[in-house]
Amino acid sequence: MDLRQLRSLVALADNGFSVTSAAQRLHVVQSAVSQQLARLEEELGIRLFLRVGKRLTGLSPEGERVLIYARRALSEVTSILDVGRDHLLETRGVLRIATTHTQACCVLPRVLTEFRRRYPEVSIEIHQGTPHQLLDLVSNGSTDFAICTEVVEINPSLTVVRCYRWNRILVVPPRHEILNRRPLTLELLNEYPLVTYVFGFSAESRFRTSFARLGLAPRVALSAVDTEVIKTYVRAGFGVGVIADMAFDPERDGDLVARDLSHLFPWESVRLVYRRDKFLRRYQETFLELFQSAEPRTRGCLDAPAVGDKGGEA
Amino acid sequence: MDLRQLRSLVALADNGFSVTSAAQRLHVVQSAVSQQLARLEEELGIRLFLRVGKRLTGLSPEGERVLIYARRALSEVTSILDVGRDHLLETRGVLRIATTHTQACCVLPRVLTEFRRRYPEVSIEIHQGTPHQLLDLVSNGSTDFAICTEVVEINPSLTVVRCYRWNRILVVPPRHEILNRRPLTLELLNEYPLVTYVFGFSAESRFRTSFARLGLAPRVALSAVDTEVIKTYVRAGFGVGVIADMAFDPERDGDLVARDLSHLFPWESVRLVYRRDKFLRRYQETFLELFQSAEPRTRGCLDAPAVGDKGGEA
DNA sequence: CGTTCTTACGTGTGTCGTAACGATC
DNA sequence: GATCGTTACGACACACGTAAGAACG
Repeated sequence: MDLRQLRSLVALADNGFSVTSAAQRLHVVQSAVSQQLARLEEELGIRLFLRVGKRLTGLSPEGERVLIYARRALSEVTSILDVGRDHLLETRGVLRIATTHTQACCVLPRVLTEFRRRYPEVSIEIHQGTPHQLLDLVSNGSTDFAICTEVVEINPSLTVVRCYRWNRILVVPPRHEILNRRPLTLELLNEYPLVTYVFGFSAESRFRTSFARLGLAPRVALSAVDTEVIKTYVRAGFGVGVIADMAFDPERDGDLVARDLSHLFPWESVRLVYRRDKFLRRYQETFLELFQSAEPRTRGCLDAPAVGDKGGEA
Repeated sequence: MDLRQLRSLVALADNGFSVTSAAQRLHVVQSAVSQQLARLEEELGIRLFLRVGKRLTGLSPEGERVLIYARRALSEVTSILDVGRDHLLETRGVLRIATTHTQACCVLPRVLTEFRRRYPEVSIEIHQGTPHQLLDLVSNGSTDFAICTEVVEINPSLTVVRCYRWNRILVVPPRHEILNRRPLTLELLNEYPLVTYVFGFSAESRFRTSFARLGLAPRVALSAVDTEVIKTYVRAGFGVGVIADMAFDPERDGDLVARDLSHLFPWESVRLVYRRDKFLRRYQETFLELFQSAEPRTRGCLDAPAVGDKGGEA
């Protein structure tokens, strides 16, 4: 068996089972990939692919298994190559980050600015997906780091590092009636239509639980994955916005007023996830350190408390 | 990079850094291995090996890392090949078991007899080592299963299955004075010189702890790794023997008398350990099931209690 | 009829084996 | 001088690429 065969298999699976696309990605002609795949099937003595006529459409059960092992094997090989590249002080490479939340975009820019200053030749890729997809990407080796607020499943081959904590803030247009009413409680919030994150993104379940504990059921007038969308609808008067504290930028959001809500909701932790067994190149370790020591952007609301308690291990 | 290079590297490390031996194991001539290794170093751009003159003596720090990844990569490749072999209903193969204890030899024979009946063409290899070595062998992929009584470190990539439980028994020559004294307590045991397992093998620490809890310090006159050795010295009058219950064979040990001690010491569990991520061939799964459902040989002492509580997951 | 995959065939790279050389004990 | 590792060279195998053929929409 040959690594080329495994690369062909993985490329095929990653390109919708199009031999042509796989070949392009591998920088070889179609027939080469076709031959490799045929040879792999022949050597293993298994039908790996589902076919409709000559077209490949998917994997047989055995093919699925083989794909998993092939991905891992190639991942190990990548680690080996990385050991070499790193030792040669090669400063070129790719840093791949997968993240769900616009929230992470509040911190990442500053981290990546510093990162770019140190490693200007490393190209940065940012992938997106649902929390579950993120962990898959990391497990696959399709990305180096995932940034999650909620860790759905605990895969033992993944390292999870708790980084900075965050909580929610209230954002409303200036002179909104709620600003005159005190104290700021869940009951008070419950009187207004809310604009906040969609379920699944952000720890939305805990958001609802906080209300439910008081027997309240918040009216969510509109929800979105993107904080900017939420702000837009708050400006348009759809309701009062509940967003992550670090997503509020006093400069760009000067037309909104923010109020701390950390006394009403539990604190959330942003987690950096990566594969325990993968070799980390120097610049990847640098990113890890930079992100771990990162503080979210200075919190937008003046009454927000100091946020300590960062960077525990999981 | 090529799998041949990785195979050469691993074979080299597994054969005392003798290129000649590595080549023999790989069934190629020395020069071929030499070339592969040189090519690997060249491609990675790293000095992987420590050399004394032309002789290879060990690995550089980078080499050590590469070796780890290479082992894992090859292990994944093995899984792929196994998927093929298994699907073809190929009944030939190797079952590799690593174990510390003579204790396991009490159960393994029966399990392996049944196993051999079902898969007569599978050749069985039994390796030995210290508990720590066993886990290394499994992690390396050098063995398929390890049988341990004490799991020292918890490697997340290993699956640990609790199998049958065991405890100690007392073995003495017939008409030994201790047989007339009741009740059988730690204090009583403490009066006699003991013959038992060496520390590290068997959960010897718990053995000592049981005494220590009563402020007692047993006099161990002689200790050994092998139960047969212990019995020999018990016969020779060195002291009273404390061995694992399943290590007593009423037929072969008819010249000794056994008494249950499970009321004096905590129960121990035998654990079967294997790599979570490795593909298990059909016959390997069969072994797993056979061993899990295995009972130790009918306990040798009549007053031993029924032993339930087998086969929990860890 | 274009797209996609397979099959056939020629070319070149690379790997193995034989063998000579160099080094070390 | 015997053993072990490296280097040189020839033979063979194999993977890629070009190109022609087959199936599908």
